[in-house]
Amino acid sequence: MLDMKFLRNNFQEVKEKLAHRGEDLSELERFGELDERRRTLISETEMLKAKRNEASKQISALKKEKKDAEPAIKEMREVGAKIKEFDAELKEIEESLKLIMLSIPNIPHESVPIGEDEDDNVLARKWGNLPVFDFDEKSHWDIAAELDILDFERAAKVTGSRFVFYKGIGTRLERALISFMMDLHADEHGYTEMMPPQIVNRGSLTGTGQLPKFAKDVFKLEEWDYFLIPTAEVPVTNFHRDEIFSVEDLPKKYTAYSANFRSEAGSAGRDTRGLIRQHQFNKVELVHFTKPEDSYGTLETLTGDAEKVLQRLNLPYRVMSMCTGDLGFTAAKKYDIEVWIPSQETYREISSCSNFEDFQARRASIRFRREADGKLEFVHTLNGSGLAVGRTVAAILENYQQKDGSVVIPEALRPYMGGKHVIKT
RNA sequence: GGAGGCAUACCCAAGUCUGGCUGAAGGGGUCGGUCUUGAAAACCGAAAGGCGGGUCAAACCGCGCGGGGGUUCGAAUCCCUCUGCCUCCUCCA
Repeated sequence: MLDMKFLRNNFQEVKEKLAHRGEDLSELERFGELDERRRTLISETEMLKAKRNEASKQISALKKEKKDAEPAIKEMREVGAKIKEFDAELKEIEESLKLIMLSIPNIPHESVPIGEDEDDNVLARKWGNLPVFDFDEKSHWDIAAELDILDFERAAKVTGSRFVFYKGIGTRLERALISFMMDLHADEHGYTEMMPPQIVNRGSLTGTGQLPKFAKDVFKLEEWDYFLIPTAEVPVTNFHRDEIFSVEDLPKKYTAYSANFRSEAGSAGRDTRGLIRQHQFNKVELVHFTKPEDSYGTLETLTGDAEKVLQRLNLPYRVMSMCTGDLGFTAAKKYDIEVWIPSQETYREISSCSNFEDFQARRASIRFRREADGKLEFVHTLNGSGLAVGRTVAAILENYQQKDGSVVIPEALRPYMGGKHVIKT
C-alpha cells in the first residue's frame, strides 16, 4: 500500500511511474475524488463531535446543579442524528478508498529497467558452465520415471493434475535439499530458522499483498476464512504484523521451510509435465526486516544467499533484473534467479528475490522506533526463495544425468543422502 | 464438544457493579540528576506515548480501553455479536 498523503501530493508523478507497469490504473482515477470527499466529511463530522463534547460537559454540570438540562439534550439529539448520518457516509467512503489503496501496486525503484514483459528483463550476471552431453539428454520426468522416484500418475488419481508423489530415493533427495538449504542459511548466513503455519487468515494475505486482488491464485478452505499459504513469505512476514521494533532489533532475518499451495489460475496448458509447475511444492524461504536505508544493500546479499545454494550444488544459473512490466504487484525491485534446464535449453526461475520497501510494512503495520522518543517509521521487508525445492530436484536430475540413465548426486548433498554418490535403478 | 473466566497504552495494572470533572489513575520502563571508583539499589525531577484531520511546522480538533454493531444528550463502563487467550471436563497425534 502506498502512503495516501504521498499519493495525494505526487499524484501525476506516481501515475507516470505506475504506468510503466502496464497495469490497469482505472482504480487510481477515483482516488482524488474519494480522498477529497473523505476529508470534507471528516472535518464536518469532527466539528459536530467537538460541539457535542462541549454540550455534554454542560449537561453534566447542569444536572449536578439540579438545573433543567432538557433544552440542551433536545438540541444534542439532533446533532447526534447528524453525526450518525455523516459517520455512515464516511465509513462507506473509507471502505471504497481502502479497497483502492489496497489495489494500487508498488512504485518501481529508479534502478528498475523500464519494459513491457519478460523479454525486457535485464541480465545481471551468469554463473557456472552449461553441461555438455555426448548423448541425447532427457527431461527430468523421463529420468524420474526410469529411476521410479516420482509418480505423477498416481498423484493424479489420488488428488488431481499438478500433484506428485515422491518415492524412495526421490523423497530422500527432496528431504536432503530442504535440510541442506536450511543448514546453509541458518549456520552460514545467520538466519533464524522457522517452521510456520501453512494455513493463514485473510489479514495475513492482505498484509503481504496477495489479497484482495489475487484471491484467484490461492486455495481457500471451505467453511473457514482461512487459506493455504502460497509461500512462507506470508506467515513469516506477518509474524511481526502490528508490531513495533526498537532500532537495535533490526535487521531481522528468517529462513523458513514450508509447502506452498497455488491454484495456478491462468496457467492452463503451461508446464503441464514435470515438477516445474505444481499446485503443491516445497520451498525454503528467506525473509528480511530492515531499516529503510539498508534495504537495497540487503536485496543484494539476500540474492547472494540464494545464489549460494546453486553454487554449492554446482548448477549453472543466471540472475535477471525484472523490468517494470514483470515486477509483480508488491515489489519495488526484483531479481529472478534462473537455473539451467538442459532438456528445455533454457533457464527457468528457481528463486525470486524482492525488495518491497514499506509496501507490505504499511499494509501489515510493521514499524520501528529509531530513538526512544522518536517517531514511528515503517520497516522495509524483503524476501526471496532459497530455493524452490522441486525445481531444484528437476535441475539436479537434468544437469547431473548420465548416459546410463543414472544421476550423480552433487557433492555438497552427499552427507545428507547417507553418503550416496549416485541415483540409479 | 461441555462449563467458567479474561481482553485497558511499550509492559504491568486501577476504573466496569452504581454511564458524566478519567481530558484513562498508579507503577515499571525511558530520559536527566543525587549518591558511587564504576554499576546496581535507593531517592529527586522530567518528558513522551497510537491513529486521523489540520499546519511550512506548531497550536488546535476528533478518534482510541480486543474487533464490529446498538442504547443514550453522553459509553472503557449498559446491551448484542464476533475473535483471541486462560482454567476445568471430554476427546485426540
